[in-house]
Amino acid sequence: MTRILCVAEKPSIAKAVAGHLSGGIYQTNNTRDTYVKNYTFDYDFGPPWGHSSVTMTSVKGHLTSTEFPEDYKSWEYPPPDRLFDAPVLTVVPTNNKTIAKNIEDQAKRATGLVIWTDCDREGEHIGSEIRDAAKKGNRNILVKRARFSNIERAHILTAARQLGLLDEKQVDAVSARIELDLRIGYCFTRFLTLSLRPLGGPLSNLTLSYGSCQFPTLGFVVDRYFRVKNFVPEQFWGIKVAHEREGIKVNFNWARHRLFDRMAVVILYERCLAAKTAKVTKVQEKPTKKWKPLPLTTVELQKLATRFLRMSGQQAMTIAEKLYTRGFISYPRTETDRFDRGMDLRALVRKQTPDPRWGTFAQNLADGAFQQPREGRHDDKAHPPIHPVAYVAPAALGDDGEKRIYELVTRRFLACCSEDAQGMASDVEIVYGEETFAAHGVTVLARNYLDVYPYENWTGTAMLPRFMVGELFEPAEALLTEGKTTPPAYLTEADLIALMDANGIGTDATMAEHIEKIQERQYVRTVERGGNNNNNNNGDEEEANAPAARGGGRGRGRGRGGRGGRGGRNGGNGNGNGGGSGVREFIPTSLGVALIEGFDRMQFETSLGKPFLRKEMELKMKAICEGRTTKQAVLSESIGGYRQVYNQSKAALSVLKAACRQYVFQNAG
DNA sequence: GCAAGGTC
Repeated sequence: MTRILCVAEKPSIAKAVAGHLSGGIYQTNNTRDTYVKNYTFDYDFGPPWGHSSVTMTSVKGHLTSTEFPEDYKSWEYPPPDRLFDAPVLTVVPTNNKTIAKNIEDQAKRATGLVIWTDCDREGEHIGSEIRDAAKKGNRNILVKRARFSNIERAHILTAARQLGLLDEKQVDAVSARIELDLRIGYCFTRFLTLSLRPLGGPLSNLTLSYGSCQFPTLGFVVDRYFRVKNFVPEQFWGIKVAHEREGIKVNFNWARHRLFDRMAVVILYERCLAAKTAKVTKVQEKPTKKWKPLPLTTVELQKLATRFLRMSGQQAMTIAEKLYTRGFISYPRTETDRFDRGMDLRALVRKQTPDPRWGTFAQNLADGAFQQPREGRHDDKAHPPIHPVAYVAPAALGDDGEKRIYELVTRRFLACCSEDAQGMASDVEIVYGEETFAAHGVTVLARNYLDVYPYENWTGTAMLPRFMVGELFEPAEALLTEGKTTPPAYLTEADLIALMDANGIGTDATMAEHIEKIQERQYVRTVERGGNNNNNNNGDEEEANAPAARGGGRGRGRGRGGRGGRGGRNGGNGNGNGGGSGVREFIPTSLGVALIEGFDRMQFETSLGKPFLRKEMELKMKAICEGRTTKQAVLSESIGGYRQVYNQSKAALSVLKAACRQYVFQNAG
């Protein structure tokens, strides 16, 4: 019988695929690695291999790592920029040796190798690492690639019958990224550390690292810091009209919102008063709804956890991974916000019926209220949205964090399978003088998903009393108001994650690590929001303070409906985080400011603190994948560019040093 | 002592 070796990206996938291909009948053998197992069974791949004896095993992510040779290990010599053209070695690190050996040994007895890594670029590269390990054992092994985007049985069986080849272009794109990150990261880290250490003080024993993700992340924090610091409040004026009827006080909002010219507002206001009566021009009542949330991605999980559960993104991920390995929730690293049509979501809902907190809600869904979740536009083709896969009673979960993450995942899932909240909106528009004003009210008719999802609410609204089109009335109150714009708030972790996401900095699996890294490097620190009264902006929003952000950021007053991504502090009632905000905000240290400012002042057309370099790398990888350029071209072009930046930095080092003196040693004269 | 990306 033909022998075939199958290798997946992680142990859980090997087990799942073995289960499907074998129909559940396989042998399990331990390897010398604690987590990696070999599963053996028979399977008919169809021609050319036909009925085969299969061994299914896995790696644990990347099998190899890239490093510089021994004679480049010293920081003293050769100088950092030699790392731009030093050789790089691809080696199997010690902890992966037994895994590589397992593949090599298994390959010796096999005719074919089938690679079952995730269907993304990194997965393709991991596939190439597996291939190389297998070829070490058997030069002639035939290499095939299975492409699958979820681990549903039918989908896996189809994939096994439609084997393709590794996409060498994707492999090249990733190896270009690996090499560039290594060269540039090591080179600039040594350069920064060695050149700023002589300034002494706190710099004499810190590691000043540069990385293509950590620096842009720091850049976001510094950017917001300066927006707050340099904020100049502006006075504005407005007109507020209110009227009472049927015992309800109705506030009419000025269509112009506000103006920054006092005289203009005074004139318009006086025309209102001169008119005496206001005329109702529009009355509308129509059904409205608040949409249920999208299926849960990693980025959203982290944003929610940092907002409502008082934990960092990193903590949330560690806990989610634990819940995943214990079999309670699905794979927690996913960009996908749509469920595959084939998934039996009702069955997953039914598993939640025993719970005292949301069991009744789940039962109601199971009894017929179930609705197919909304479908977002993201699909990483590797993993479904995060969802509970088994029911766990709270007592079976270890610490408080595990309980709350499991609860979050489950409530979100049930909310997705529920119905949008329904309400009735009423709108009344009046003309007063020559100005238009509008009142808006909503009555919530059916809370639906909100009953199981305390992280969102639909409040602050009420039904309006009856008005008739054409009727005239004298407003009970007409005031000229004044106020001033308030500075933006410092970034929360949720804001930072949203910015990284929008700018392509890091991946779902690594964003939280980069945020940790810039704290560990003492580039930024966090403080509890509300520590001082500075940023207490009640009501008055300022314009344009959310660079490239989407969804997150601070609430813009009137935003209703739409996505469930309300802003920071005032969205969090009704769940465990009690009274105090508990939300931490990110503030750069003087060192962090000095580094970003220093690079900006050295005036490169390509400042290392800006996010577009990472974006550029992303575009180049895409170009390699699409055959518009090659790995070699990208490498030489990028290395050339960074070499220039290096030379400029070296020439303008005094500018960077001056920034450090200014910020880090500001008190030392 | 240095990166970012996988995964446990």
